[in-house]
Amino acid sequence: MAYPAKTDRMAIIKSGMELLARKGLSGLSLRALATSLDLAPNALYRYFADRAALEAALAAEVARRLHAVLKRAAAGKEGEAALRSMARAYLRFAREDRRLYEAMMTACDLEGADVEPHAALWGFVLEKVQALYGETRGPEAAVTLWAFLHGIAGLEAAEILRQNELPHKPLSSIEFGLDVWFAGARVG
Amino acid sequence: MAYPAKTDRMAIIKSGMELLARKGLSGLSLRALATSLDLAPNALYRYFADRAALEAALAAEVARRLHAVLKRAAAGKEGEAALRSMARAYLRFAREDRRLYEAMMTACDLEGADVEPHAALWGFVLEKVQALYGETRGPEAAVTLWAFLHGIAGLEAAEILRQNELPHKPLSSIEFGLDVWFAGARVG
DNA sequence: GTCTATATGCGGATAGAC
DNA sequence: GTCTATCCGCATATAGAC
Repeated sequence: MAYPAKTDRMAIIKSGMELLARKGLSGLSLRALATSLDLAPNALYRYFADRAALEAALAAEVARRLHAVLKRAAAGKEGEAALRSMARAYLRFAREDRRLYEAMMTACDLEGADVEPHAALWGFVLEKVQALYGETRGPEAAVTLWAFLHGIAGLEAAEILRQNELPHKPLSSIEFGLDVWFAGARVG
Repeated sequence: MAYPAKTDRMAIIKSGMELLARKGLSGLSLRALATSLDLAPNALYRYFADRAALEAALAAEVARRLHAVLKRAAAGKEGEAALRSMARAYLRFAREDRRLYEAMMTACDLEGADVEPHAALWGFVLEKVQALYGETRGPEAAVTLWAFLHGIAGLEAAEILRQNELPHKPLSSIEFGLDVWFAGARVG
C-alpha cells in the first residue's frame, strides 16, 4: 500500500491532550494537531467525523484523568478526610491543568459524546458524599459541593479574586466554604 | 464635512450588548457590530483601540446591569431574605442572559478595564453578607457564596445537571446549598 | 469621522489521486 | 490511510483618500 497507517485514535488523543493543555480548546486546531503528528492537514477526518467529535473524545479523556486524581486523593481515607482531600485535589487539577479542566466542562455535552467517563466520575464523588450526608440528601449535597468547587475554579481562572478591590483570600475562602459544607452534614 | 458622525460610544455599547447577548463573546466580531450600526468594517477603531478595549467596556456594562438587578432584588428586604432574593436574581440573570454573564466573568480582567462597576458590584454584595456573617468573616463568606452561585451557573450553562446519568435537581440543590450557607451564618 | 481597499492571518471541511 | 490541492468562510488591523 502506498500510504501505510502513521497514527491511530490513541496517538491522536495523546497528542491532542498535549496541545489542549498548552493552547486551550479554542486555540486547538485540527491542522496544528495533524502537523504535530506529521500528518497532512486533513488526515484526522479518518478518525473523527469532525471537530466536535474530537473535542468530545478529549473531554472524556480529561474526565478519566480527573477521576484517577480523585481516586488517588481519597485512597486510604474515609468520610470527611477523604472528601477534603478530594476537594483540594479537584482544585489543584483545575488550577494546574486549567485548560484541560475547562475543556472537560465545555465539551462534555456535545452530540455523540462518550458519557461514561463523566458518569463514572460523578458516581465516585456521589458515593463519597452519601457516606457523609446520607443517601437521600447525597445528590443535592454533592451538587452543592461540586458547584462550590467549580465556582472557585472559575473565579481563580478569571483572576477575579486577585483584583485589588477585592479581599483576595481564595485559599482561606476554600477552607471556609468546606467547613460550612461539612457543618451542614453534621447538623442536618 | 464629508463624513459626519454616525455613532458614538454609547450607541456602540448598546448595539454591542445586543450582539453579545445573541452571539456570545467569541461570536462577536467588530465587523458585525459595525454593520449593525451601518458603518464600515473598521469605523469602530475611532472609539476603541482594539477588540480587547471593546470587550472590557462591554464587561463593565454587564456588571452595571447585574448590580442594578441585585439592588432591585434586595429592595425592601433585609438580612437573609435580602440575600436569598439576590441569590435567585443572580442565577436568573446568569440563566437568562448567560452570554452576557459569561462575558462579564471572562473579560473583566483585561488590561485597562474599567474596574469600578465590578468593584461596586462586589462591595454591594459584601455589605449584605457582612450584615449576616459579621465584618470579619464577611469576605470569606461572600467569596464562598459567590463561588457557589457562579458554579451553579456554570453547571447549568454546560447542561451538566441535565444529563441522564446525573440526578438532575439543580433547583432543589440551589435551595439546599443556600440553606447550608445560611446555617453557617447562624452557627459560627 | 467615515470611507474603500487591502494586508495578513486563521480555521473547518471536501475532492480526488495514489 | 494519507496525500495534494482547493474552496470557503471568518477574523483583526492598517493605509490613505474624502
